[in-house]
Amino acid sequence: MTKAEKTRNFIVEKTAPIFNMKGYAGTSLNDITAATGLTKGSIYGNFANKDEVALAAFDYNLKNVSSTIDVEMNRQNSIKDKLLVYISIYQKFMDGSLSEGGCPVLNTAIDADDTHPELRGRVLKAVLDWKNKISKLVEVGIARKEINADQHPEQIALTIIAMVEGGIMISKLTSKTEYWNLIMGSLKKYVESLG
Amino acid sequence: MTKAEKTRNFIVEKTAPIFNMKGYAGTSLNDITAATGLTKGSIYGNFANKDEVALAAFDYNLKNVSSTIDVEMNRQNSIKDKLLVYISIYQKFMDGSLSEGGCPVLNTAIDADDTHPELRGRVLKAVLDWKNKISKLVEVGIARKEINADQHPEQIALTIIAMVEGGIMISKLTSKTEYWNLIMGSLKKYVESLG
DNA sequence: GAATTAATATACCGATTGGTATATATTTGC
DNA sequence: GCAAATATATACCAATCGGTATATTAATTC
Repeated sequence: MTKAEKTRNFIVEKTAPIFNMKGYAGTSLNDITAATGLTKGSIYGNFANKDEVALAAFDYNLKNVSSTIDVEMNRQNSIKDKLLVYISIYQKFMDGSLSEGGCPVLNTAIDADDTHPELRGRVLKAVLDWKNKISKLVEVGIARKEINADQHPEQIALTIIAMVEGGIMISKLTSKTEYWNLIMGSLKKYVESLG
Repeated sequence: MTKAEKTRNFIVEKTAPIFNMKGYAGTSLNDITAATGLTKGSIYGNFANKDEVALAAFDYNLKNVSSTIDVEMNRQNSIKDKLLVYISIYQKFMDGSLSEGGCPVLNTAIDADDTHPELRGRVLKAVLDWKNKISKLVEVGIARKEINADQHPEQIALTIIAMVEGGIMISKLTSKTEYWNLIMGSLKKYVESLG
């Protein structure tokens, strides 16, 4: 890994939480230089513009979250348990093992939706990938007879994502872990009702 | 209504969709003057600063949505039907009868969460009010024996809000009405399972 | 309709925005 | 260890940011 690649990674690591918290418009180049200790010249030596930093920061935040989920999912055997790993992510958003500012998918979706087509494209792909991943998991569950055959995989996927993201919004805003637990209680019941 | 009050309302009406789409940091005073056709002097003659416009815009957007919901709820007789009126709001976000840019509660929660304490305070109150409203509705449902007595009103309220807001995020991002319908299908099943 | 008050426009402010050309360090390959 | 190439810092740019003092216009009140 060359020096520039290291610096590039360093910039992304340091700015990713800022973009996640403040959003694209809310994050200034001054924020970026302050967080990294580097100068503008150095930032623009490694990135063409602010957009490139924001896109790289989103990719970094997304990978962080999804790889954490993957690890947890691989620990589970039953499909239902795999579908319930999201319950444990809230704690990880709090203890700092995941990027500050909550779920980057939710944050970026709301932030870029009507303002930043390129960023919107990335988060759109992230949501569709997420949906497809859960759908296939459900299909495996049906094949294994863990889930009833009359269930609609895509519907289940979308419902889980909605509950998780909605739950993150509510519990982050209110700072109430209890609210997260209640919503995840409903999710658990829902998943258990699948077969 | 004095001239200034009219102008104030006019500014709020014209800027509310912009704040809802672009967020606080993403909306500039230039956006405000462009949308209203007024000058900076006129804006600042009616508002102390940008914050005041943003707060008034949120209040306006919130009232718009919640009064629309209220109207629809009053048309329903059973508690379960009242809990299901949210299903019809997506269409209203699309046809322009509600402020552009999606749900102001969700948008402002994500936008102001880590950046704007005052705005965050308003949307926090909005979510708690919403939760309490649904909770009380569920309590009435239990009293009327429309909903089972072993149900947890607060949990039901939070679950409904999470599904609605998560559903809005997904369907707005993907521009897929079908996704909304699938998620709301799950919500319907959930509400019907309550008793 | 004139005088007073209220509302809007003009012209400006310093600070900050994203971005760049160029100079200076620092790596890297030989 | 010396050159060439790469990477970072400095100093600057025009444009825009949120905000204000003052002038002008429009609405009230008598």
